[in-house]
Amino acid sequence: MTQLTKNQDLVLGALKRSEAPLSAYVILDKLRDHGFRAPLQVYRALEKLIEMGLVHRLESLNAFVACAHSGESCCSHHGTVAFAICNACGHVMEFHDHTVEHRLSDWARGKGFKQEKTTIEIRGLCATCAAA
Amino acid sequence: MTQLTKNQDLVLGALKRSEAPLSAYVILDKLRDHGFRAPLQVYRALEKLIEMGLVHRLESLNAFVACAHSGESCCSHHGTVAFAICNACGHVMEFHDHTVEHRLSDWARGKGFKQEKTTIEIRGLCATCAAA
DNA sequence: TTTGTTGTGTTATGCTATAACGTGTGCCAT
DNA sequence: ATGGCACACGTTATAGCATAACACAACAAA
Ligand SMILES: [Zn+2]
Ligand SMILES: [Zn+2]
Ligand SMILES: [Zn+2]
Ligand SMILES: [Zn+2]
Repeated sequence: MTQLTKNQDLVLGALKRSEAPLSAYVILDKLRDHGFRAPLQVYRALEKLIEMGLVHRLESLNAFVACAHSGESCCSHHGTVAFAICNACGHVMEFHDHTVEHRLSDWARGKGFKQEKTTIEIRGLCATCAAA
Repeated sequence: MTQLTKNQDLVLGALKRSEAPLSAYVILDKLRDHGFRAPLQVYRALEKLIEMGLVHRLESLNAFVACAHSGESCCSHHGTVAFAICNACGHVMEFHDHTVEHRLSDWARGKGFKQEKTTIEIRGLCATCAAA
């Protein structure tokens, strides 16, 4: 794992401090005091952080979260990961399901489809918000 | 199934004629000759078509496809559906996997998460493009 | 020193989506 | 019939997300 640059560190910090996913523009606003002036500064940092697996992009939200892959997973590291996203409070749960992952890659293999990246996002209400 | 309005029919027609998913703005351009002038005309039609299950939104693409649910599915109609999207030619395969669907809803139930909509999208290369 | 790579900053632009307001039409209860 | 309502439609403006293009600085390898 290579060292983070200053901008990458700032962006990752902002995501880690947040309870909910952040859009690139929200990150930009949070970092204006640290010298950020343009969206590209954020997007460039995000691009690298995602490559490193430290951040995930939530496609259904156009937003980003710090990886919550607590290291206690069954597999050594990120294969396909899934997210449950609360529409009410914004809270995100990241999880891995071996069965789902294999089932999808079996389907792909069967079709000759060369899998590059898989998105799994469940939108709904978390237990807390569903109760309320 | 209620009758489609003129705009809904035009939008659905554009999607059906297309090999690849279309963004709302591409649809708009295709329909200018039919009197479309503003994005909202497209978005409003898409909203209804998606409600009716005739169109799907591809979250990782910010684009839309006509439903390819050929009626020959195991379940009577749409539960959770998955897509394989070719990054090279844009071709989309829509499919349903019972095991994946149940596995995810079991996870949700276990967490008390109330599932509303689930997105599953595999990006990669279709067999044709992978061979080339 | 030269060269290539990587991170950075800035400006401008393009793409995606919705807010707010107004119009017209069909339908139904009064 | 007439008022009221629901709904599709149309228009303008604006908000939100993402990248192109260019320039510069730091640093390491050749
Ligand atoms: Zn992760
Ligand atoms: Zn919640
Ligand atoms: Zn479908
Ligand atoms: Zn292809």
